[in-house]
Amino acid sequence: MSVVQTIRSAAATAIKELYKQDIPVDDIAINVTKPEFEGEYTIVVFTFTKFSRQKPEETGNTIGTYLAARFPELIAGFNVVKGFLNLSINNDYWVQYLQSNFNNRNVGHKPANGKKVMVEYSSPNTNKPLHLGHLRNNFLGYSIAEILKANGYEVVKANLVNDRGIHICKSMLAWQLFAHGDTPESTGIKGDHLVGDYYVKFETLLKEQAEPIIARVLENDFRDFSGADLERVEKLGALLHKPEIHADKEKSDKIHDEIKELARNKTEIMQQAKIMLQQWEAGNPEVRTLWSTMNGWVYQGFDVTYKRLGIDFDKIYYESETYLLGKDLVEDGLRKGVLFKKEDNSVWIDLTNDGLDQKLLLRGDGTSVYMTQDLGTARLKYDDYQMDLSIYVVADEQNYHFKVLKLILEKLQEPAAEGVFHLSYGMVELPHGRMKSREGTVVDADDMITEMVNTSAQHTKESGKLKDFSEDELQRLYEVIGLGAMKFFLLRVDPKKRMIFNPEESIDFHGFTGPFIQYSHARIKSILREAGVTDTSHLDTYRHNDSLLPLEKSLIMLNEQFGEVLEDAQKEMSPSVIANYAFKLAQEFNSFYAEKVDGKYTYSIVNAESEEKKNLRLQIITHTVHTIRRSMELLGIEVPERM
RNA sequence: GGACCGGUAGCUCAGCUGGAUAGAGCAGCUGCCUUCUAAGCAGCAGGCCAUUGGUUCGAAUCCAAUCCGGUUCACCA
Repeated sequence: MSVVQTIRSAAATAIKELYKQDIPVDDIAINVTKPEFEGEYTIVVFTFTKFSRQKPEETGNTIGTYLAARFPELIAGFNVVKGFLNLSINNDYWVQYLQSNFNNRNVGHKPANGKKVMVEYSSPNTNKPLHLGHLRNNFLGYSIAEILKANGYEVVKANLVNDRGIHICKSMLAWQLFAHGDTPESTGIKGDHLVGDYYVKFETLLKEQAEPIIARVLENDFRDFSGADLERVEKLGALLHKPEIHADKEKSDKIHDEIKELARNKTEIMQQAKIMLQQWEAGNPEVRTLWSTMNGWVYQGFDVTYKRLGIDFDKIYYESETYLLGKDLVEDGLRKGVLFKKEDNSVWIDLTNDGLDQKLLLRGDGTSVYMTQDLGTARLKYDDYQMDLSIYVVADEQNYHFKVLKLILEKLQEPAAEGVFHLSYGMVELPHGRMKSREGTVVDADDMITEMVNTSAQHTKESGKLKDFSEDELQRLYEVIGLGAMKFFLLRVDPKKRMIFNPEESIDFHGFTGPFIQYSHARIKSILREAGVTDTSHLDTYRHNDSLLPLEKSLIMLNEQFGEVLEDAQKEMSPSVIANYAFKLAQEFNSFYAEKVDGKYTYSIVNAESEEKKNLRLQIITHTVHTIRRSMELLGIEVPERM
């Protein structure tokens, strides 16, 4: 049990004995004592005055006296300031904690809880390479999976690849038209980038072809349209000429966008892409062959990137194999009366009682939509793994979708419903706004990695250390540091907040960063080497004749808090909790390391003032090195032995 | 318009299950490398915690309203 929990339960005992009150242990507020006061942890006693019927100070004193008398092995002393009961924890308690935990390489780990969880993340489209937004998704998913594992869950990491659809056909068509048979091998271009280049070509051509159509619409020439589209576009054209709309930029922009979308659909190239999609669905052998060939190139490219990022999966689902699922759920739903049909044979669910709208699940022609697929996939995943929890790492623009998905599953009484959890995260934006592929402002993942690795190489060279490293070792180190900087940058912020990335300023290597923590790790390792301590070395028991010095104590305390931090990170579903903690610990270690009085290190380890102190400090930094390493591993970040 | 998310130092963010004088990093300014790695340490400066009201012994934190920014409400995925 953690120290904080131990104090809580001791306080609960005190309150029960003193005031005959049963209060829930978690209702007892415990803070770390402010540095200006004596003590390590503080109980807030204001709330107890209700039943103590004493002033806060008296209440604090009464409880403090009781605790010191009843739990002397834990509480060495106390003082009361206003309604705050500051507790001094017995040095022996810290030392005992340290001695039984300092060499635990899996600090903070919870035993298996028998629960299974699936984390779906990454889920890329196979028509273009990964970009910065995907990186946040990948790092988050990987990290959450690791955090869940450390909290005792059995984890399945899943990737649902979006490998079919109109966007894939766009790349395929453009390749057919312009590539003259080019392949990754013939061009030397990474497969996902090659395919992405043709996607861009398609979009360029599409834009070219759409322009004259848009121009005609704006001049009230609707010859490109017929049927329902004609009606719609005529209406939009008329709206646009109304002065009140013309004056409202937001509204007129919206109308322009819709006209643009309608026009894009009428282009020749778009028509061809749609035909190709139909051919794909019909199983046309030529189209299918092209499809699997080009997807193969993309996968080769993705594999390289995933490998470099250290991202992996236990299970890969392909949308081409799941996109027809869900129809049987719809049949079930109709039978149960949860769903209903409209005149045109389309199938809907009415969510108006839940404050939402009606939602379409099958079109009039019987084809399914995104939601239908996701319902089917949810059932498939559950049939495959019967997990207790199913996490979807997906950007917050899909909040509504997942709310509806869970609700529909509940209404259909699917067993998968309960576990559905949308781990929603904010978009990564540029200083000028969202990344837009059509405007070429997308930050490519591979470019980004290369840049980070180059920067780390530059920093390393400037430091002038590591002259004895081989070229391979150096290259390996640059990767570890560059990726560490990038991963930490994207994980240190609360997932649900959107974040701004400024490519001009790039990512820092100083301060609250991955390299800072990696550096602290390397520093400790260096001391351990100097002291001749290895993983298997036996450290003598510290005979605690002297009291603990301030930073010795605070480092032990911080290390001891890791278990609670790990639980918090899981409860909050937020790796940033770990990132903040790891930084604080590294920072504390650096203060410990560097403190000097009159030119002498206060906490010298190799040249400590006594053998006992040397052993104590070696234990402290050994614990710290394990905690830092574990924290970073939970973020998917490696820590170097030297840097 | 409805729903959801955010607004804390010049910038990027912690703190938000109510607790002491609101914390970090970056940027700016001072110092510190003969001694376990200066990707570091110590310090200075920087705040009407969006606004207004409420609840409370106590509010950045909870409630209400307002303002600003974002996302979403497709027979797209």
